Amino acid sequence: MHGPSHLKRPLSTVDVAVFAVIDLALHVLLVQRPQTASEPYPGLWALPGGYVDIEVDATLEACALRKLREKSGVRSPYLEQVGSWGGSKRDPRGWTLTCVYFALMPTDGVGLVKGGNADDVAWRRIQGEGVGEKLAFDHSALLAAAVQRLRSKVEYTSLPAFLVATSFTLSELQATYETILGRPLDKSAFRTRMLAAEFIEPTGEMRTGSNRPAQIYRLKDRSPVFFPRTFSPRGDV
Amino acid sequence: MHGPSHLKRPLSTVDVAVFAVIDLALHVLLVQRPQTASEPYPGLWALPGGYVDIEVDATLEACALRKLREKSGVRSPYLEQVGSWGGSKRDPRGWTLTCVYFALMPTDGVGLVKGGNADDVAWRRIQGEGVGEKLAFDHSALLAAAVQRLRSKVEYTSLPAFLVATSFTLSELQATYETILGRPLDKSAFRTRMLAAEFIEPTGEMRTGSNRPAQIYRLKDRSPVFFPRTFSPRGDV
DNA sequence: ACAATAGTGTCTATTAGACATTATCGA
DNA sequence: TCGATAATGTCTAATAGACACTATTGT
Repeated sequence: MHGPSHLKRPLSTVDVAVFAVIDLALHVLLVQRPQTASEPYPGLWALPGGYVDIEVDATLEACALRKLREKSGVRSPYLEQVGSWGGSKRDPRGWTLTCVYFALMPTDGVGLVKGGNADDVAWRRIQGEGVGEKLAFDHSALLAAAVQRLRSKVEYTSLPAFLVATSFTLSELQATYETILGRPLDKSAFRTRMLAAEFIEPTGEMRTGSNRPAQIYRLKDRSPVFFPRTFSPRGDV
Repeated sequence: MHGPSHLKRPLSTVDVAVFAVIDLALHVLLVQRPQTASEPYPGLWALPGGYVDIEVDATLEACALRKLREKSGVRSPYLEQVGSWGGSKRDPRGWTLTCVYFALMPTDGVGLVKGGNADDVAWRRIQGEGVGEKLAFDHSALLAAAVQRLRSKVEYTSLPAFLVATSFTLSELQATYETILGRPLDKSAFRTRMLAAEFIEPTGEMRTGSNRPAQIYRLKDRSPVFFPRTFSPRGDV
């Protein structure tokens, strides 16, 4: 095999789908492409991301974290690689290779997003597997893949625990599951499963209101837990 | 954001972990690096792979299929992206970005591997998460990730159906599951689960021997099936 | 007292695993 | 008839879902 010197290298980028639950609905963070006509897809919305900078980024994940920091000022959310897409037709400027990550932001961190008021960064509500609007490049497909991955993992992992506030009640956690899955879950079975998985612990604090106070929980670990079964209504199996 | 013209592009490669079950043991296809001292890791074994050629490869997956074809002559096995690794420390020649795929070869296709007798291509038995030997670059880590992905998916998918021969009995399929999982499974529960998933169909042929003949099955689809639960001995849940 | 939500208990259909039993071939 | 493996049947423990019920707050 020859060395690579005679090969043209593809452009390498990293894109991140940042998810958050806002007003009981799943949202994704988008950025607007510059209106400059010389840039591809002027004015269209896209996933935040950009070129890998080999002088700056020690690893791919470090690059994803940098993109995330530059666009959202987020510290250390849950980050997971979704996959990579490469081809000649993805970008008018040539053959590109894109690594897609998704990130989960706790609800109480949404307000911290840098430029959240700027008109080129916005939270958009997820409808189906997209945002109901064509995105730049093939970002509609990338976003759909990220949404699919998230939805499917919510069936059998504790991922939604990274989308609620950093401390939360079981009812709030259940509402987050229901928001993403788009169907109601049985309270009793839900609580049994969550507590059996032992990934949360009571803080001792209670959430008060005009009803019985609820125990407030926090995450035990930074890594998600896998349940032995998926959620499923009785007739489904 | 500026254009990428001022950025040096990382080298982009694709590596493939080709798995096959040979003599009731999981094996992976490796290639030996040239002995040339000017090449990195001379003489060490590595996953088959190489640079993305943007003149030749329409997409990333097409590139993986090309690498597979060049090294093993395989037609259309099961192919799945494992993930991507990028960083400055992976290759002495600089910052590289590697997309890793794994492929599953049916047992009766193992003999078709090109250069299977050549001394620079070999099937190596998987021990633990590797081959019991240091590989070139960070390929030990990439292989470990591929093995982990395979093992974990075998718990709840029909992937082993792509590792048996293209037609097979339920006992042969069960033996393949047991080989990869490294533990015995109950015959009755296994058969119930396989038939309920409806991804195989009887050919009508029977496998004869000095015992009761066994129904021979074939795959219905090219895509794997997901089971609603993992295999688990009773006390595990 | 009442509304509202938190949290628990009970019942049952389903099912996976353990294991026994029957079936069908060659020798 | 026997050995070997295929294929199926039976029993049981575990559990998820459905749903009712109790608990505890504010108003």
